[in-house]
Amino acid sequence: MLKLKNTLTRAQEEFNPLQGKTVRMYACGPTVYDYGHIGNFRTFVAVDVLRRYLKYLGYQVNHVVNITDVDDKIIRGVLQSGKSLREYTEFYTQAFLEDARALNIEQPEVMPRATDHIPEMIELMKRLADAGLTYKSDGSLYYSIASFPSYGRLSGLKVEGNISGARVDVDEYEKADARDFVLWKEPKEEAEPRWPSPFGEGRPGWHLECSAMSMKYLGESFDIHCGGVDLIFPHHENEIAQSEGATGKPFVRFWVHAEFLLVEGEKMAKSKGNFYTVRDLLDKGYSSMAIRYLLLSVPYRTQLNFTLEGLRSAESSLERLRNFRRRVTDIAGGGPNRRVQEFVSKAREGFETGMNDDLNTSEALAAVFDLVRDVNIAIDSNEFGADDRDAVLAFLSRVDSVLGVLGEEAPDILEPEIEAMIGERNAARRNRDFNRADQIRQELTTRGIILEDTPQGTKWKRK
RNA sequence: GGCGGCGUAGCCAAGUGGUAAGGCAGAGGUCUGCAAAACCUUUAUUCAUCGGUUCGAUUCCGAUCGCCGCCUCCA
Repeated sequence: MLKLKNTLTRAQEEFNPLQGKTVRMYACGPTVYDYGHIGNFRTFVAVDVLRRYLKYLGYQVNHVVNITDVDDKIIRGVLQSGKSLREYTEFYTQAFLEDARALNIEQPEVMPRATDHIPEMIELMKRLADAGLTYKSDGSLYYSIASFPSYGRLSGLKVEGNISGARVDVDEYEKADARDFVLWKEPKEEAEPRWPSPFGEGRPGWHLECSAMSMKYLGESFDIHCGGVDLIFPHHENEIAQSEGATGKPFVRFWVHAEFLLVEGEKMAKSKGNFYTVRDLLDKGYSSMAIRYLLLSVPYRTQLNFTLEGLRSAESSLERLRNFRRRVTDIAGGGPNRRVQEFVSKAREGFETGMNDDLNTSEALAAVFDLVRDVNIAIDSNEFGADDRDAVLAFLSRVDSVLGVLGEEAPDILEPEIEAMIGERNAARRNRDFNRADQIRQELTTRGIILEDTPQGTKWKRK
């Protein structure tokens, strides 16, 4: 039984969808003004693991991730670049999708763009205005928090006492209450993008987008809303105020927030030189699967310390798992071994116990590595047959449907020339001409082919 | 100033009121012509520090130190 920690209640609760076997989940997506960094993708990978594990458990998932394609940073970029809004945001949207694909993040069912949903946002504002929750000031439309008593429940923040010492913009004179936030912004400059509305020409506030789009695709109440911890306040707090203010219904059952990622123990910052995008790391030669592995190897509610050393160690861990899968795949004959079947059951249980505990991926991975050790021992002592192989491979494949780090074992055909070299080397070895054999092996290594001599013959893999 | 989280071996980290998972790296060994892969053994009498509660605390409570986040846009 899956339990998830719920930010709203601060407790770990049993998860059940509101309706049948379909989970309706929403995750705040990227604001497409720049390339995403690994901190962003820590959250997206965490959400992806949640999504995949829900499917593993047999749920259908209806998962919505928005693309925020209008906001202050985007407008600045648009004005500077001279491109159209769509042209500018499309570039970074595609970059985001490429990075997500590289990290083996599954495509959500719906990826709505904010600017394609202006009518829904206007509709939502009308409902809020009709309910008396809004006011106009300075040409913009604001939400009046004083009319929404439960404001602050998600974040636990109160207005009193938290102003002094905090970096709060004291110049926001146009707001009636410091907590009020803008729903619809009046353009400041001629060139700014704008849409007509009953509240004047303008553009939507960030919070409004997520309320409008999530409810459009998932209904007025749905199961899970995800995001990074930094979105708890004010973004998610404001979403609740908007949605519940308009519908009078509970907005979201489970609020799931991924913790921050640190780099070398510090906050990631361009000035510190520890700022990484996914493509930075790929350019440095790290593998995308190792990045994913590292990001998901720590439970999502724990701060993750990202280091290049950690990334290399993730590569090694993954290599171990891949070597293991290859070794098991190559097992040809032999009868089943009851003990191996028990190992698999134990591993499945451990994996699921970990995952059910608020997606404790560390614990889940430990169960997988225990299996690796147990099975290796069984193979070493010749107590492993074809049936065991199938059971282990089926388990690995099921685990990887959630983790998504092993990838497919694609059938790989060796070039005839290389095959000939391996043959020549084996002949040399038979003749105990080890100099020649080592020379060939070295040559193949240079070409990215790694050889391993085993009792079953010489095996090869690509580097 | 208000609110919250964290501090476990060289590194990444799980975890529990009853005596420390897993991964990486290191050391020794087995296997191998040598490697590789794999396996075995080994690496925290100790879980930031100091007190308290308890038969017993890393786990609960308090204090101290350090780090991080939110209170403004932010994954």
